[in-house]
Amino acid sequence: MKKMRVFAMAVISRGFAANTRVIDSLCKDRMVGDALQLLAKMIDKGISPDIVTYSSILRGLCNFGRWKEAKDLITKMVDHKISLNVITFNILVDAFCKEGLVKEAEDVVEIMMQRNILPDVVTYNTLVDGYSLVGQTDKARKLLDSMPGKGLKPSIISYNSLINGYCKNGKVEEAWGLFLEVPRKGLDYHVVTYNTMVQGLFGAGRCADGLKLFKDMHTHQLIPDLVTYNILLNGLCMKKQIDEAFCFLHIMEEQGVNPDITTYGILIHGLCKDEKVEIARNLFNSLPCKGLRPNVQLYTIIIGSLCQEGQVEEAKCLLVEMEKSGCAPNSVTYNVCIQGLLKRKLLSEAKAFLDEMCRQGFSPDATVVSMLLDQLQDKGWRYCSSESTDNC
DNA sequence: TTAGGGTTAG
Repeated sequence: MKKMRVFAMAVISRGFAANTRVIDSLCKDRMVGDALQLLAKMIDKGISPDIVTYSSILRGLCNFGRWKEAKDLITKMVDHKISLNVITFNILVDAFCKEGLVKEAEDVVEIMMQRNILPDVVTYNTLVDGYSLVGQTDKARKLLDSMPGKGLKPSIISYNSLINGYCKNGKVEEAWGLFLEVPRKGLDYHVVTYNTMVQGLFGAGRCADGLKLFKDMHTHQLIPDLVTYNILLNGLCMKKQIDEAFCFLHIMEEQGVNPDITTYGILIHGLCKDEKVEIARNLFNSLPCKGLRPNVQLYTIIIGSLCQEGQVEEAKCLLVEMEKSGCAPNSVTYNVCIQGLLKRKLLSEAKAFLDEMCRQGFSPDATVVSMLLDQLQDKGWRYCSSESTDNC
């Protein structure tokens, strides 16, 4: 990070034309604040930022939900007589769609058209994603179908977006129909198209169909990638087909696809769900040897499962280990642990975790609260206000 | 080598 700052300062002081590239890199490296400082310095030095510089920062701000600053930046662009182009508008359409604000995204498109900036394929694909996210798949389909009439040829990404939209909204048959349309429209399948459809089939519980489609990839000269295998492994694990999942783990390694932390997360989660916590724990312990560092989610899965197994001391040890490794437990970690303990009716242990959770500034979720109240009621306790003390 | 779109666990 320090090196990047030094480089950035060097660029500015020498007035290199590469400053926009630095700003873009800073935004992509989550250092939007530094990018903004750099922008201010550029202006001070008399270097006028162009539409590319502003767009880079705008995307950075939108990606991190810094809406107020994004709005201020647009005002600044207008003040500096920088005209927004289709890419800049698409950044805004994308930001609204990702937040599920499709009406606002539609308004942005309306403004674009009023300014004679025609929406392009990316605009439409983004909107298809947006409609899908809020469950408006019929609207997404209509939009896709309207593209040729507007002189735009839907790309494979357009199809991928709607296939994904259908799958995420439980409309696998519609997704399958669209999947079959791809070659008829003169488009080539992409590995993402297959990944999306395989995921959709597994998600709908159609494990055999998902597996069949996976095996069909080579007929289109497509090579399964890491995401393909992760989808496949997850589908199998959710169906408790753990042995088959491990077979595919070996196949992917043989094919030169290196499993990542997600792969092991899927397998560990699958093992825990199948009540094979000991094997899961061993696999978890082997991760550092594979050059992989467990993350919060992975710790949560293991510690939560240990709680559910009643192995409270081991869970506590792992919680300490987790913190020592620089991985701070979050509210999900505590909630999952408490849920596990309550499932085993370990009320006092659950209370200890709850106390610790509150000390850390987290709150129990609705499931934990409801489980707690049920178990307290079973014990003849009742919820009451702070004034009364009997059996409360 | 100046900015934009699609897929995976919890």
